[in-house]
Order: sequence, then structure tokens, then C-alpha cells
Amino acid sequence: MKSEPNVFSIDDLSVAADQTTCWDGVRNYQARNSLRDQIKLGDGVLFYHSNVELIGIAGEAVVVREGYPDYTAFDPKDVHFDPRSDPKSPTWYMVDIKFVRTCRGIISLQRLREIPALKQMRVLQRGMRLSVQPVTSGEWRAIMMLPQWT
DNA sequence: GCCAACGTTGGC
DNA sequence: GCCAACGTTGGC
Repeated sequence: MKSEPNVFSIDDLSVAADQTTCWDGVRNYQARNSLRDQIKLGDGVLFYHSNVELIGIAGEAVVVREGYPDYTAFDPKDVHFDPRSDPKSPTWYMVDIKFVRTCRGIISLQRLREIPALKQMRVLQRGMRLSVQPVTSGEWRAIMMLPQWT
């Protein structure tokens, strides 16, 4: 999951109530499908900092609630309000994630590009803008072997 | 600040 | 249903 740390960072997650947050505001259909259909309770989450000087993986989280309607779409006062999302048949979904740990130093995008096992990783492909992306088990294992987790 | 990538919108 | 225009994302 990608986040701009000046908006919401891994540190923000670590001090949030119950160290948990709802991943609201995703307004892209492909990412919506992941949130609604694919992401399961207990799934690991790589927390990625984007659009910042030090781009890369900043920490780990875990899914603690599976897809449910993103209620911020129903609130006209919310920045993520979307009048087309009908509460009876919601357009947008979110999951809840909980903090697990912070990396000992960001695992930079540059570093990720050097790892052969991550050649196909979605976030490394050009033009990949999705804010929620699947990670394969092979990619997960390769990333978890890095020294920043110890 | 630039600009490539790409999703969305809307005229036809 | 096509596609040009436009807006956003996000690395550089």
C-alpha cells in the first residue's frame, strides 16, 4: 500500500488509536477490486512511502478487517466524498490495517530495483500508479530477508 | 518543476 | 464506441 508520508506515514500508523487505521479514499476501480475481493484478514502489508525524498518501503502492517464500504464516500463534507457511491450499493471499499513494525531505515526504491527476485514486482514497473497492489509470496519473502527488518 | 503514464470525461 | 482533452500520480 502506497501512502504519501506527509499525509499519512508509518509513524502515524504506529501512534494511531489501536495502531490501526481504515485505508479510506481509494478511488480507483482496480484498487477497489483488491480491497473488496482479494485482501484477506491476516494478509501482510508493505507500507510504502511515495512522493517524498526517501521513496520506498517504510514498514509492515497487517490486515485486521476485510473489505467494507468506504463511508467517506457518503459524507458530503469529506474530501473523498463521491455522490455516485450509493450506500445501498457502494462503489468504494476499504480495509483496516494495523501496525506491525517500522523498518530500520527505508528500503529504498533504488535498492528494490537491484534485487533480481523483484524484477517483476508491480511497484517497480514504469507508470505503476495504483495505490494498492498485490505482492507475490516470492516477492514478500525476498523483501523480508533484507537487513532492515532485523 | 518536469513530464511520462494512464484513468476519466465528454463531444461526436 | 471512438478518441482527444484533461487531470492526477509519482519518480526524477
